[in-house]
Amino acid sequence: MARNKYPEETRNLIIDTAAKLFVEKGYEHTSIQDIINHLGGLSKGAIYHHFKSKDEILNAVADKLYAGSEEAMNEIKQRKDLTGLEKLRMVFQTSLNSPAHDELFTAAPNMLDNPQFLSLFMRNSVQQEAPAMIVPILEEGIADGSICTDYPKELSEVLMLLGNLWLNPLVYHCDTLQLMNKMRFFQHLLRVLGLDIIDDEMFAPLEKFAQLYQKHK
Amino acid sequence: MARNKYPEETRNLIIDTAAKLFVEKGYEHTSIQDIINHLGGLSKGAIYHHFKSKDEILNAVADKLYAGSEEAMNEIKQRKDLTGLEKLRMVFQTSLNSPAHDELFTAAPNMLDNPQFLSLFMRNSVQQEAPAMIVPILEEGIADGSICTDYPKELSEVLMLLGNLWLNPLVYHCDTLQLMNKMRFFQHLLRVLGLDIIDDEMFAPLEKFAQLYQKHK
DNA sequence: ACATACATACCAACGGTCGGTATTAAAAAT
DNA sequence: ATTTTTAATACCGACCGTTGGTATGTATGT
Repeated sequence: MARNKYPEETRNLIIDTAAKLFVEKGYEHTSIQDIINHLGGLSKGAIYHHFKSKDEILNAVADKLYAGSEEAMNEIKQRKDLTGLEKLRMVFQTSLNSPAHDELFTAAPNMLDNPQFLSLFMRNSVQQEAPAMIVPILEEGIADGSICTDYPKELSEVLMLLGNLWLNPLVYHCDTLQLMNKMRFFQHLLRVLGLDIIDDEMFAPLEKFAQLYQKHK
Repeated sequence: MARNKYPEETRNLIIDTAAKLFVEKGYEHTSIQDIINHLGGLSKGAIYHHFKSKDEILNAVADKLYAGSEEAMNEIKQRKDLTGLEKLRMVFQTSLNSPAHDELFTAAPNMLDNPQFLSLFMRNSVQQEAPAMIVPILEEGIADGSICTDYPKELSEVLMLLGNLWLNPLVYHCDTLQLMNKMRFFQHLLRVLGLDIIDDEMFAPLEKFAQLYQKHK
């Protein structure tokens, strides 16, 4: 294919194409040749010009995937009209409603069958999002009195682990009823920890989620 | 190599050899040839006679790994002299002291770098151990009055997820101090859920754990 | 001119298959 | 009871297509 004046476009094309395949077929069952075939004319040389390994493509995919949600979270974090607790509630609300998840839903099989993806997800949730996004919010809540905990760091990690993994039907798939029960338990868990974050409005989108998932199963 | 009169021995040899390599180098960085080289004379034909794929070897490895801990848990479950709560406490106690973990510790790098293993671990914890071992204990505790919860299923899953993954330095590696803080938060979390399971004696072996891990880092 | 964006031919190593051989245990024949 | 036949199984090792990755070449933009 002809040389692109804006190489970043090519890079993005590779990332997007790979992302789609990684999600659909899993990382290990997507070959470089697979990616090439879906690239529309580009060759192996192009890929290995922009990325030095298959693994690096996966990282780029992950970076791009999380760049979006990080942006949304930062917006919430910087608002001045909310207490720490309210920000935390908003984080959960938007993450449940995130349209990015919808795409994943319709295309992705179980994440447990896509170990490389899952492991990235676990890293990102606990080692990136938790300390970078959740802890500051928790500390803000502690400062303004809306949150009370002696373990902001640990709490943030558990929040991410349960919210992003355990509650995520892409990881542990379950039907609507089971998901509702999980949500109720999660709500109870957060309450006894002093975080009254989950209100009943939040249950509705979850139902949509689960149905979307069921349909595609 | 000569034909073995007891083929199960050969099968076990393959499983054990593969297990060691999978833990040491990671599943994807262990080739079939690697396994053959450590088998002492056996050939590729032998492997593919006993297993139909590399993936099936991994499953066999996992099965054998978990057979041990399942056995220990069953013993606790069947005791008649303990309440449900006491059994649950014992489960955590023994899993923290389990020598099987010690072996893993000295050989294994971070599990997040061994995604296939991690994903097996996550499956087993939440979808096998939780419903098969923890839920019955919780329900026993509910029946005898030592445990009070409306969500035995959900609680069991969260217990396994936090205990086996979040608290596990092989997954989320951390130094002694961090591990102690995690334990303290875990203790608090369980207490507000009505499960007074973690007593201070349990902190000591954890320290040993963390030091073992530090040393090998 | 020089760096960069790509193409292409090529490579070793990979997971897996397949025909073949040797060993065994069970069945049949003596 | 001993031998012979048979069928199943344990294992070998050459071979296969595909894999991730590299080296070299070429065209294009600055």
